[in-house]
Amino acid sequence: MNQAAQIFKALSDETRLRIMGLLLEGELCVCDLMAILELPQSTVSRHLAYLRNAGLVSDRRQGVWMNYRLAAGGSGLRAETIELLRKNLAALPQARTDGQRLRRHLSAKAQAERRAACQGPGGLR
Amino acid sequence: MNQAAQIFKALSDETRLRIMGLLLEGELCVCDLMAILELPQSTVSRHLAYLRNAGLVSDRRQGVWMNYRLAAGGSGLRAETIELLRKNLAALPQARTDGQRLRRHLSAKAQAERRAACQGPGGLR
DNA sequence: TGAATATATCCGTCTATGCGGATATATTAG
DNA sequence: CTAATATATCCGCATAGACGGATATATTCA
Repeated sequence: MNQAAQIFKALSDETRLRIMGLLLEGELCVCDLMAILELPQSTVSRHLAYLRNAGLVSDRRQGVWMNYRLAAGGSGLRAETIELLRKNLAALPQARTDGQRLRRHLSAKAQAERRAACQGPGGLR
Repeated sequence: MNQAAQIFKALSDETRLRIMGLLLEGELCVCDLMAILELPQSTVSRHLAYLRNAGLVSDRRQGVWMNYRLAAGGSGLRAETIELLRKNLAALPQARTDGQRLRRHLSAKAQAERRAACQGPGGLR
């Protein structure tokens, strides 16, 4: 019961709900979330740690980046709660706005990477 | 999103989860919950008020008693969250124990009422 | 009206937690 | 090794909320 309370406590903060809403769309690193949510890095990291402790997200280091994603399936309250979010979160205005910002951010990022790739390592200059 | 956070915040406390678990089995008054949970009346009332503000329970006065029950169906996050609890709470040890205490309490109460009815108003003496 | 009962709210106290700047750590490139 | 970058954690401050005894309110009965 205590663990159940911990799961809900992790979801009882608007910022963490926004993060969950974004992670529903896929894996993201801390700096993506900072950019989309326009929040300081310490705030984003702290909320992610909270979600990780509750078992709702898992992290995966990839070089300098730390990628976060929703905790994998399984069963029980935790998994069903994530499904609940998947069904219900997208309808909320805040989640829609965040989703738009997410897509804009990701495409800008992809374009920047493409530019960098064209110039190549060392670059044209 | 804020409202969603409020729903989860209401469920983020172990005592309130225990109350929700008991109300899943039916309507109860404050004094029933006090007896089953062995908590002071002010604590029980406070938690019930919190759940009511989150829209998770509704109250209904019946004479001196205030009966609480789970908020009626409807749709959306709130209703689906209650369904989530219905599916997952009963499996938890604490909820089982509380359920046993609930049944014991209700049958003792029914028996006391029967006794009172036999003696009738005014009583045998 | 007055007593009894059930409930709601008030109060002071204590802990949990949100915030964001500052600092520490980890990884990569040179 | 050093610099740069991304992230985690620390810190002090402020607020939310849990607790339970005390008090206020509402209802019923005589």
